[in-house]
Amino acid sequence: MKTADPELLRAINRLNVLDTIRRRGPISRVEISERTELSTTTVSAITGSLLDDGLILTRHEGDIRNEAVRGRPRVMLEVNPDAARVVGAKIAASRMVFVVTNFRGDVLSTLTLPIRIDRQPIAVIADLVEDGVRRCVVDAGLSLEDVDSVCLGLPGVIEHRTGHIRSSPIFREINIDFAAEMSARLSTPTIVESDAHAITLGHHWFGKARDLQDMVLISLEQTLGLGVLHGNRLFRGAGGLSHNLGDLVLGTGPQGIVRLSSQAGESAILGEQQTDGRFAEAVRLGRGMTHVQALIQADDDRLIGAAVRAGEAVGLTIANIVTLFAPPRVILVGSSLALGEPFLNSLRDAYALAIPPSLRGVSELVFDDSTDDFWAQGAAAVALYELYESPWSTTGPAL
Amino acid sequence: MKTADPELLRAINRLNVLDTIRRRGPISRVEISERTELSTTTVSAITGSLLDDGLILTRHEGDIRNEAVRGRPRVMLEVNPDAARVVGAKIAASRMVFVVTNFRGDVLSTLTLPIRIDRQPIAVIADLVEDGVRRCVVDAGLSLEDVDSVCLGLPGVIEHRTGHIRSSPIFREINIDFAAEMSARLSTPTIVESDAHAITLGHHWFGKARDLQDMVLISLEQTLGLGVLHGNRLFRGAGGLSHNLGDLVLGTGPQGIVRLSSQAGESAILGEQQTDGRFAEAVRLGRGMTHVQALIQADDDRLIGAAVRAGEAVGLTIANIVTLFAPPRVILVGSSLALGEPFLNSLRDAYALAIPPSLRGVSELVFDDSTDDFWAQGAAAVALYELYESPWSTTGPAL
DNA sequence: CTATTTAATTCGAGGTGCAAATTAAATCCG
DNA sequence: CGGATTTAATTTGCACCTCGAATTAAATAG
Repeated sequence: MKTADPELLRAINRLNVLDTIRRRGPISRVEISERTELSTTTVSAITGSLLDDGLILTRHEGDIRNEAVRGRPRVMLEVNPDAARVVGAKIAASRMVFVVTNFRGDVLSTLTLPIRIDRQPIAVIADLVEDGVRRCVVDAGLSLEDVDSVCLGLPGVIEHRTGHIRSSPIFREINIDFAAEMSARLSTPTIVESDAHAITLGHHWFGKARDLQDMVLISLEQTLGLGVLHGNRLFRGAGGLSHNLGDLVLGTGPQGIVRLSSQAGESAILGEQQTDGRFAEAVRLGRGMTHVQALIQADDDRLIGAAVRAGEAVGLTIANIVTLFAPPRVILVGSSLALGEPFLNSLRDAYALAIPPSLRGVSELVFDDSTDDFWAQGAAAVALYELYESPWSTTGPAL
Repeated sequence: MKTADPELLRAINRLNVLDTIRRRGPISRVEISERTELSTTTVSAITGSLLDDGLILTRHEGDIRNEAVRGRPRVMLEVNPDAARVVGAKIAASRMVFVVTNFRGDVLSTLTLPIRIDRQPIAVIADLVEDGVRRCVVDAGLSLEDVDSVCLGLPGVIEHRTGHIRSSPIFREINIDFAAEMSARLSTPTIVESDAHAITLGHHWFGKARDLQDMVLISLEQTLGLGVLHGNRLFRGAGGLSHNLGDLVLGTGPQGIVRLSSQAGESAILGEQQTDGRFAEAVRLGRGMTHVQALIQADDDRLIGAAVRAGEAVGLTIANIVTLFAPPRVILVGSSLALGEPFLNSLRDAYALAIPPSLRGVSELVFDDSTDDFWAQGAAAVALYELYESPWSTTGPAL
């Protein structure tokens, strides 16, 4: 257990203040004091240091209160967008998406590389990622030296603390210290994180869970991932592992163990159509899901069946997750949502059937069809969060 | 988010020191300083205040180091057993077990009431519990005024923070504020907690998880419960709910949703034999499981079948839980362990089959056949934990 | 009986948050 | 137009926390 000293206090309260400034847009010191329950004295001290460090800015307008109030006007504070820049990336089997954002999380540039990196040697993947980061940074009119941190979100089981990849569908190798590898190549601190965790934090920062302290996110992509937000923090299992939902067992069938991935994984659904040449080509290019969408709308029975089965499996799984975590909201994201109504309806039905009566109504299901950019932005949020937490100033006296 | 002030610091470090004294038995200040990474100055201050409050004692012997060391001898510190007394209880459908413990968690007296309270009106149950607490306290040679806190562990979904019972197999009513009811009756602060959580904390305090910061416990009783220890703290889901594993869905069968409780719940197994009169009587008295044990050893095929099915279902579920939490250890407790080899073997086999390869070996399964006393002792640990956390002294200066 | 060694406490410095007093910057109104 | 009023933000003074260095306490070695 980490020992508690006065500086820890400051760190906690500082993060708290900075986060409320970020969340509540331009906000005055008095209001920060009310929200955080810190005294105005302390808020003044902290905001003063944040101003000194250039992390926030003052603005002498924008007070929304009833116009023409008496008294000294409030000075509004907001995050300084230019205090830092980070790169966030989503690395998937068939594409990589990069974004550069400022300190506020605003996207400065994006870059999508529709490349299949599936099972390439690690050196090749690292080359491509490095290239993507560099190009996206240049697109933003910046140089790598201007970038404070990079976060790569990728599917699989990732040990956040060390940056080790325990298993991932896009790597042949196992137990790779990808974070170290990329940090060296980019000569910039690089974080490796599960893509599901990244988008979970993204939703908490500027998505569909901004208002919540607890929630669960389920990502339905090539890999089925889980992100749990608990008390405003990512729940990273014991040892900082991420969760791989696809490994969950749904039951036993005639062929033995039935795992979720075999019912609802991208390949399980797409596999239904491997015979079709044009289709196989689309899959190879990572367009499988959009292609499937078209086929489903054309009433392809086999595919609709697969979608329904997948929806049922996911619905049951969500019910189980809700049974365990009882979150107020469950957010579903990922390419499989493109399967459309057959999938979503059977998912909803299965969920409604499987959720225990005592928990009926505690969790709301939210479907989120954000683009890949948002995933990358979530990765950026992971990088930003660590910057927000890190001590900036020399911790010296306020002068 | 709670605002951080200097007193919070003290509270954290104080708890930290007190806990290492409790865990590491008689221990010197220097050693505490090493373990907690607090300076000897701070340790001295804190232990001084703990001594003033009478929570710990000094002992001028017991230094295990190489005999005949030079220098001033270390003064050993240990928890003062008599600093407080608490009552812990396990309330089950067919019996209630009470223990009175001292501040160290040592059992001073126990009381078992083999009463079936299943579905009695709340007033009746409250009467019985009150009676049991009072009698057990008297047995310990104490009076209720000597008791600082009571914790009742019972099956079901309990909201720890408020003491509300959301659902429990032993209550007809729902959403009861049982904690308030019992606090009033006993005029002693009373905590209501899920029995699974209680024994989880018990194992962390003085059981099979003393050495771990993270672990998962699965309780197989009338109700199937879950306890998750995460970073030395009980993980209480969003909103402080406890987990009801029995509601987990295993899959869909011909009759629709198949829940774990229908495969592995006590009644699911015992139900196999409801026709037998003597057996039904045993079940009614809460001796079902021991009776079953005898029958299984006599090669009762129907029951062995039920045990095997239950073991499979539990094994799969554990694999899923491990997939989600990846704890270093899983502890299994509860009356169903009495089913013996047919159950345990099929459980182990199913687990081995269902655990994803990437997680093979991360979790060790531990079977714990502690008596009901230990459950009650776990409830006492919950009560003690809150006492340990609470500010004792007037928080004033050290004088 | 003194030197040495190790444990524990005391002392002073530096950090932190808070309440009360003070200063700053606007509006109100005679 | 200028003092009274009102509200925001900072300054001041104090209590608390932790820590390193110096000091005191309590044993052994010789």
